[in-house]
Amino acid sequence: MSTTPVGRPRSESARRAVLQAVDDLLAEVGYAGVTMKGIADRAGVGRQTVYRWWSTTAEILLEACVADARDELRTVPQPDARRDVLGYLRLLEAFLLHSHAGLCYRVLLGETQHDGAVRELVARADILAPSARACLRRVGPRLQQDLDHDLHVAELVGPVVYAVLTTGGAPDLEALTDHLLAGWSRGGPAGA
Amino acid sequence: MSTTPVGRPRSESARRAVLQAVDDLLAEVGYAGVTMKGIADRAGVGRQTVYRWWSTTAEILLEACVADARDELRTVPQPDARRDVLGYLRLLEAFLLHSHAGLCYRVLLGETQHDGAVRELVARADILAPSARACLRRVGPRLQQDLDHDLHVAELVGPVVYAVLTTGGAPDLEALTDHLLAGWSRGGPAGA
Amino acid sequence: MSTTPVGRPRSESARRAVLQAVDDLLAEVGYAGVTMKGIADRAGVGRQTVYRWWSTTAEILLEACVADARDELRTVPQPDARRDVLGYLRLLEAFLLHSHAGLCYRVLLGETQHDGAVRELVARADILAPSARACLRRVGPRLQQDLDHDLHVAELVGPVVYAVLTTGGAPDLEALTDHLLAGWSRGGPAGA
Amino acid sequence: MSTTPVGRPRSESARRAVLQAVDDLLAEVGYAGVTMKGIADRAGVGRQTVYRWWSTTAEILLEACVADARDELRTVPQPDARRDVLGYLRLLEAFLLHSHAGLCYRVLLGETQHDGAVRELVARADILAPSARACLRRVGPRLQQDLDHDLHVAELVGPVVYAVLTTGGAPDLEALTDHLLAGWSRGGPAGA
DNA sequence: GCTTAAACGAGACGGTACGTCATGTCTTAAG
DNA sequence: CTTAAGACATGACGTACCGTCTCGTTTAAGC
Repeated sequence: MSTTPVGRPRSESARRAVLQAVDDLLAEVGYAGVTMKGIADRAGVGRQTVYRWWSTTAEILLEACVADARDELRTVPQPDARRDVLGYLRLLEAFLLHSHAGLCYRVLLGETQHDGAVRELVARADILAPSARACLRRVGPRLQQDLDHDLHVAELVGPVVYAVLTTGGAPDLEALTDHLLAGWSRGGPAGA
Repeated sequence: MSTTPVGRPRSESARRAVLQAVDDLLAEVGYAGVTMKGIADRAGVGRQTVYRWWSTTAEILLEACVADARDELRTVPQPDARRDVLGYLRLLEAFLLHSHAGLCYRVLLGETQHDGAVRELVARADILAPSARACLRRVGPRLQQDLDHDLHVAELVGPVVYAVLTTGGAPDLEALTDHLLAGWSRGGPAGA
Repeated sequence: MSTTPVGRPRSESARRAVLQAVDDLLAEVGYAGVTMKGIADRAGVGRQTVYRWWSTTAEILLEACVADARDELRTVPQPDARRDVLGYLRLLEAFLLHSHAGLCYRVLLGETQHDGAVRELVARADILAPSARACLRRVGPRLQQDLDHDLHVAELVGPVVYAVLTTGGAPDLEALTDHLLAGWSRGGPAGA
Repeated sequence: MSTTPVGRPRSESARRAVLQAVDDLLAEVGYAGVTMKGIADRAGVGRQTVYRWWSTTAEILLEACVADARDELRTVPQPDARRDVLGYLRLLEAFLLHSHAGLCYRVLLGETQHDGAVRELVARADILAPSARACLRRVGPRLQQDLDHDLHVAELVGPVVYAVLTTGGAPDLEALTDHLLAGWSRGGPAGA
């Protein structure tokens, strides 16, 4: 029951040229250069062609980086919980600070704050959480805990993200790992 | 030895009108409406007057919200560490989710990601950290720990900020408080 | 071997709207209203569209009036030299004082005095001289003289132009005609 | 019965500085630089001071050049009519083409075409006519004619002014002189 | 092989914000 | 009461990007 497409098929080369162009522009001239017109010109593509397949620069950025992001955040299981968490945090730090896809992610997270459409888009893409959940699923059992929840994701990822967003640098990941594992290993409240 | 200013003095009413205008515009028409032209028109002020005192919309936003932010994040000491931390986290959540100044902060944090000048500006203003440090200075002694460091600030603030930025909602603050205090109360590494 | 133009073709309606607008503005609100912005708004045309095809208001004015000017200054041969010259001078007076295109010409001649680019433009368009030369070519043979020179053009046209530019009125054209023909009919120097 | 002036008297040095500034600006950066603000800054004078004594740049220009113009166009009587007229035309050409005051005059004449206020101002100042009339009053009697009329002024001055305004150069003054004197020496109509 | 139909590049279109500049008015303190 | 300084509201300047439109030209699929 699939409708057979009629007319000239979509050009794969144009699609790739656009995604490449947005990546290059972001790296070379910064976000100010990421413009529908700029992307089209850089890609050697008609403006209408860009608008035909994407509505906003955010959509293009997302498509350009989301696959790379998944790859770069893929962790391998480690023999003990500490090394597992620490390994993930180091991967996350590298992603946010030095990766091309990480730069895209930060820019998109920024755009999210003043554009509801982008918020929906980025939320659906869910870039960081899956990798964090994978790590937590491995670590949880070894702490006799179930750690696969939004709160745990936020605790694991939040401090690094916050530090990178505000100061442009990452915190002491070893100490962070210790605090996290200590906090998770006993569930009771701690008073003064 | 102060140089006596010469010429017509700066108009305080124009300054206030601009700060009010940027606030109103952000709330009413969103960030897209926060435009140098839009601000000037809304404030009933010449465009040149805006440019004379501020270079970018980010600078105006910052000046418009920074004082409010400090006030809204001022905490009162609590009798025990748990209530102190929990109180601060609730204040932070309210600030980020429902406050006018918090909206400004999120927008500025977003802009920070693709504009180096804004990054410098926002970093210097240092909006969240002071309040977090005040909380940590009170809690630390009760845990026989020194908690006044960048890492602790990131651990305290990061999860909430991350959750708000990505999902638009806050995590379970009570559980977060317990995890934080547990993580901080014993400094040694925790293995599997 | 002509290169086929690519892309959307120029809009003839926009072109006409601009030329009409500049004409209307000059007549209705005076030269102060002849503004790139004003023209664009009046023509219901984007500002960029005006700049795409004309660089200055002077260019638009010139294009708006040059064709009309040629038409309005077209003379018909007269049976004798006196009537021919007088007819031309009356046409010239009417053109300068009452015609729409003549108003354009005077404004352009004014602009010429403090703008080198306009000078070049107006000089190339050569609005008055052709009609004057046509008259002189007809009159010359009847005076057994060759009158088709820059000096003769200046003598024919200059007094009227000068009077209109300075006083806003024209001199006695009949007497002027007599003086001109008398001056031209004998070539020798006249002493006191 | 003279009213004694009260308060600080007008500064003569400020007046001279303004007139000098407008002259310099016209010569150095062209008419585009002749601006109320530019004049004030160049003269080292408050903007309000300029507005207090002059309403427009045209008024300042006029005051700056009118006295010089009169001086530069002052002729000395010559023994015969031809030398008298030719001398005057040469003076006029030099004034229009090479004199500072002549540049002012041309600019003002230009402004006149699209500004009624300037027209009135320049007409009242009557810069060229007096010198032309002086020449005509000397020449007339030697031709047994009365030549002191607006038409004669236009015939004498118009061709040179027209040539300078349109082409930026002057015509053959000797031939022009001959034609003028021939045209004036017999008053009757000349037919083909 | 011809027709149909959609995608393609190019680029003009009407808008609008940008940051700069000159306008003419005003508000100071100094003389 | 004039002066220099300079802030003020206004509005045109020329540039850039927006998203839409109108061209002539591919590029397949289906008749």
